[in-house]
Amino acid sequence: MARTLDIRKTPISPQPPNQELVRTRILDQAAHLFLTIGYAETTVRRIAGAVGIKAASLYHHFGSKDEVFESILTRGIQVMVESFDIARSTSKGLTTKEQLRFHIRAHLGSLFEHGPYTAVHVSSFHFAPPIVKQQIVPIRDGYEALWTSLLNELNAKDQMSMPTSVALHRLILFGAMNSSIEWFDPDGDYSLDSLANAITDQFWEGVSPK
Amino acid sequence: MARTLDIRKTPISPQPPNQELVRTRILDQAAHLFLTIGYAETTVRRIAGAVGIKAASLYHHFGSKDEVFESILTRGIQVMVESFDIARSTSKGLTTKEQLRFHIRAHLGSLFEHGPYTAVHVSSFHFAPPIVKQQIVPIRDGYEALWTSLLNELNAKDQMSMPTSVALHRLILFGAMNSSIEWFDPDGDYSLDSLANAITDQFWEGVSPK
DNA sequence: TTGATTACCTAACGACCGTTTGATACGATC
DNA sequence: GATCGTATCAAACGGTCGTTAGGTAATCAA
Repeated sequence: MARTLDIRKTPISPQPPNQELVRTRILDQAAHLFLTIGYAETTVRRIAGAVGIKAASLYHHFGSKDEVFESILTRGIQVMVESFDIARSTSKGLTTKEQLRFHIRAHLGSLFEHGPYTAVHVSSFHFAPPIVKQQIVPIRDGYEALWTSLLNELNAKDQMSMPTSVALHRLILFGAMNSSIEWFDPDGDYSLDSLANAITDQFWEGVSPK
Repeated sequence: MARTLDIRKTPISPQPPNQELVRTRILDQAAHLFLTIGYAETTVRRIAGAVGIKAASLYHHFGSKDEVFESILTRGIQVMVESFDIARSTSKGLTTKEQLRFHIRAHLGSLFEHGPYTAVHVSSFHFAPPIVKQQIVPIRDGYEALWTSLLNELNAKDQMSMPTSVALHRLILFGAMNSSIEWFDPDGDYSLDSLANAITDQFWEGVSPK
């Protein structure tokens, strides 16, 4: 009796790894389509076609198109949060400007270096179905809170000059960083490091003459 | 004989003003819908319903949904160009920073004070149908060229420090300004002048301590 | 061998899309 | 008064959408 209990093996992987693998492929292809042609033009049939299955089969892995979309948006934020945390710990003790540079580089890395998930967030969140938006907003707020606390901390050390409001400067910085998905080519001549440096310099010193 | 020629009156307004009036109402309502719910969700039936006519009647004034969309985008750029030109002439002779402030204020004015046309441009151009995009890009380039020449001129006077590239700084500034349609409320406590000042200060001096 | 589960399929559902057709009322023009 | 262009409409067209129903092999435990 004890024998049979010990020998049981399949409960270790109750589902074959195939399930999670197909799920990931669906999310990858869907994210690429959402980013390229937008939410409405990305049909369930096109997602399935890119994966190599039929539309009906997709419903074996996801309950709806919106569930796929929501999964992508959620993962997009996860990527940003993870990058932020790494930048936070690796830049600890550096100067204020260097800490900024690390975090700006991390945010840009989320947009261009870790799959299309975060970029979908920037390009397609605005017109997402209200039901999806409602689910994502709280998670998104969590990421923005990380930045707010970072800027508040740096500002409190009297090493920055944000007279008006930290929140406003954060929004301006986000606008500058996120808009890069409209024009920046990560495979072009200009490196992501260069872009991070340019945005950091602009945010830190502005364009006024010395 | 000469009498009858003089008396003719209707050729002065060969089309009743009703035509242009309905066209304008269609564009206004459509622009509002495009901005609120996006291109795909904005159906011809909804536009017509907002105007008070049926979908089929809309095709008496426009050839297609895309023609309506394209008209809105074109007008959005016209608004920006006109605002820019006014800022250009009224700020002539002022300091570099003041000239920047005037133009930034003008751009934000296009987004929030002259109907939804320009804002539609920012929110919905990215996923516009390729045929529409193709028509609009050259006109859009014209507006961006205005900014490029302005920044080049100010930079050449050695009154600015743009070591890397003027084009890059322009993109960063555009990102900061345009992203405001995601969060700025023109009817809120914070005025558009304040926003223009904040972006100008940020762009000019940055956040580094004095 | 049997029965259950997984992963896929074909086929179809109802809804809605942009657009077209053909008709109707209404002015202004000849 | 007949004619013509304008502005609107109801109705329908072919097409595509997200989604569901029902069936079929393959896998695997009992």
